Amino acid sequence: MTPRQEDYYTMHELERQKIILSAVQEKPVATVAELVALTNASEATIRRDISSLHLSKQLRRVRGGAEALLPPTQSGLAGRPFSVNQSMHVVEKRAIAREAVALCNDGDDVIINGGTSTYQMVHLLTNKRMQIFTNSFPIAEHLLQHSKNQLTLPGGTIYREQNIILSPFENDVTNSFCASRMFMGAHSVGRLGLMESDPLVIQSEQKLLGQADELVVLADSSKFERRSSLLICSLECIDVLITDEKINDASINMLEQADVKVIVAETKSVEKTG
Amino acid sequence: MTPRQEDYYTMHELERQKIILSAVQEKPVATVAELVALTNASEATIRRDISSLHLSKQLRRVRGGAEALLPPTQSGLAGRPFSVNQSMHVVEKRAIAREAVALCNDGDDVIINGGTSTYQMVHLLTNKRMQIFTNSFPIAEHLLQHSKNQLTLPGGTIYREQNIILSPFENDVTNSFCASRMFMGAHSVGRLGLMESDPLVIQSEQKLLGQADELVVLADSSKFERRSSLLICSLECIDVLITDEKINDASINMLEQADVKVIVAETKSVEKTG
DNA sequence: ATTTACGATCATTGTCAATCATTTTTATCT
DNA sequence: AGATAAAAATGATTGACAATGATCGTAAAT
Repeated sequence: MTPRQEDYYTMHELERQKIILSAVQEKPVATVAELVALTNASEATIRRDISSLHLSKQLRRVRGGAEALLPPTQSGLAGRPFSVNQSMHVVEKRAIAREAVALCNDGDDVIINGGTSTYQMVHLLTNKRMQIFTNSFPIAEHLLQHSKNQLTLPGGTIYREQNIILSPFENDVTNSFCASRMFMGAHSVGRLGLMESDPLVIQSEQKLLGQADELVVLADSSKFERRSSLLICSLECIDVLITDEKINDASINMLEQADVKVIVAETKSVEKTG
Repeated sequence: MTPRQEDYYTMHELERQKIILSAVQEKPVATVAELVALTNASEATIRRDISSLHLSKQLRRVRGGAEALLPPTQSGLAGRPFSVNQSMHVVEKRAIAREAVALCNDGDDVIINGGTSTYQMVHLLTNKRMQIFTNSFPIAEHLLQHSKNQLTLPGGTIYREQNIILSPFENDVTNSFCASRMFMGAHSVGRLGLMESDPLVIQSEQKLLGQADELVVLADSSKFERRSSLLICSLECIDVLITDEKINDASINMLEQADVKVIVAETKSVEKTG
């Protein structure tokens, strides 16, 4: 029983393990028999592969097969890719969301674009009574259950990765919803404007941009340190940008030169959650 | 350094327990018999599962079944108007839903119209991998979290009373989704055809009807005793109708004369593998 | 008292890990 | 280079064991 050398695998082994991993990603659980069918390998081999992948923490071995490491753990949103970003800069995002909600009044028609920043608004919107259009399934989910807001969704397919609804088609209700304000996050903010890293969501965001009178951007200070490849819109399109105290003066100047109203949310005073 | 114990579970065990947990979330209390029907496992196994989940503090074990730990306050669908109907004829609806899901295969494109009957299908769809179009927010919600099915929604506003998404506009993605099968419930079934009581939902249902090759109706026997005012479609439009044992012969004759294939779901027994 | 639910036991099924056989790959020698 | 040995990877078999299902006696609810 000499342990296998770490740096050298046969092609088939890697191939099988890739198959196994993707199978486990897609189906929460995969049986040995299924994997045998998928890979044309024997049970023994599959078991060895599962053992190996289990040891390298790439999946979890369970009796009868294997399952993904982060199974949808009970509580709605946890365990999704969503929750990875979720934890970053939460304090800042909360503070920013508070300022964003401060702009909202009962009866308003608003668009809330999906994202981790805008998601922080939901808890503060529970007592409002607005007409809300959102492409974010989690936001709709939460507000449906915990508020009396009227909710409208675009048609389309739910993309689990981004947790938003995207339509491959031109004809959806997006064009029929006109809002006074649109709230959105972004992957980064730079001289050129708002940037996004995911080409899929750009499409949805740009479609929404045209439907609101005013654009409010939620961007914590870390967004000014990054760069992304895809431009959503120029800085001039932004009416209001809400950020946190750690933003540097240069960024503020840049924004104000583009005639953007900048709101700096204080992170200190936001300990209590609505 | 060892947060996770090496005790590992059978996959079916995990799978069942997931089903049990989500069942308990929605119905504050679930009986052993219901869970047996849902999981196709034996009573003994269900009891063992409940014991196990009770020990791990994931639910509370009560005589006859199990109940959620934190009652109606937080948990998903409870407390909605939806849940009122929910309790009526559950056993029949479950059995009917089981037959409906038996018609589904991985890779199918199906439409699931919102309603309490079709909602019973969700638990049985968790292991499927289909393309599902639904106007039911709760169905989408559940399947998004508990399955790997691809989900597509129509655009529109969420009506809380009926728990479905309705579009006041003509242009939505509904027309772009073509399915091999459509599953729907109804308020009642009579000589004239499928009837509905709520004028709001008729519109949505009729729009969907044209998008599927085959129409499968889920109607427990009580649906044949009622009358409603609004006609959805004639009996001839129905390809398959699934009902329960309590249906009377007259109704069956009526259906078969309209060339409807009738499936009678058995409420009591658990089907044996033959 | 009757019905229903529960727990224990045992038989059956299915899964696992260890072992050996077979195939494929790699290294070594002439 | 070609042949051959060594090593590794894979496949198949088997005994041990865990999970499940069925039965039955007992306990609880009405």
